[in-house]
Amino acid sequence: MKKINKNLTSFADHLDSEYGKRGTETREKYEEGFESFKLGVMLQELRKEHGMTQEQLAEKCGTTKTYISRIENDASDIRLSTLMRIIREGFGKHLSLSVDV
Amino acid sequence: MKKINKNLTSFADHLDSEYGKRGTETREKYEEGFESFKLGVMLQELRKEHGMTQEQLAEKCGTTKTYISRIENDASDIRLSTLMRIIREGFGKHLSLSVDV
DNA sequence: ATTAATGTTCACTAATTGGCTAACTTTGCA
DNA sequence: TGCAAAGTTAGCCAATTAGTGAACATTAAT
Repeated sequence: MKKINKNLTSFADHLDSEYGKRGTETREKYEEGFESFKLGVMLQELRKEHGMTQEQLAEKCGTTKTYISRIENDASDIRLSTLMRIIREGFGKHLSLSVDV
Repeated sequence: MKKINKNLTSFADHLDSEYGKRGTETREKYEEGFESFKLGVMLQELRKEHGMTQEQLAEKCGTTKTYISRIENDASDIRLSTLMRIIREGFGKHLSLSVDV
């Protein structure tokens, strides 16, 4: 449950591998927590998959390495538009939102 | 392309039905726009599927109908944590984030 | 061990969200 | 038509994000 799959792109997949499927104890413990905490992990994985430094990513999406670091690490909240911008400008990808039951 | 499928839960699905598949002209036009605009549509659909008024939803997730209206309509940005809270507290569901290529 | 690159923390500011209340408008229906 | 429910808009305010530079810490490599 702690091994990180390098090819994860889905946040749900990430959660599954990190906390187990929904319904399990550790997973539900997570669900109650502050969810965007692990967003930083997803962003960091994505960044590393693209072989970028924080500074390179920051430059691509018009911010600073300071800010990227804050998002990757701490529990700083983030605006949806900012998250989308980072993924679009930084990685040339597209953030999808979906609602699970 | 304008007909709304009542059972949509995925934002990507919503975009597909509303704008066509990615790569088509109308869809790409959308992709360049301010993406969270259509988030309001998704939330409104979700709310109506659940047969709730804005006020009922607001009460469930600890805010006001004023705020729900703002999100459903205008281009007001939203914090990720707030969006997750609305979906979790309001609908008992779970927001998934994923990154498309 | 030194050095350079990378990443983190600190302090501050401007801009924006989210909460709140009240007033206004639209919709639905008897 | 008239009334009530539902939704929208307008201000205001506190709390938070996002942007910035500088200082500090960590890592990697030789």
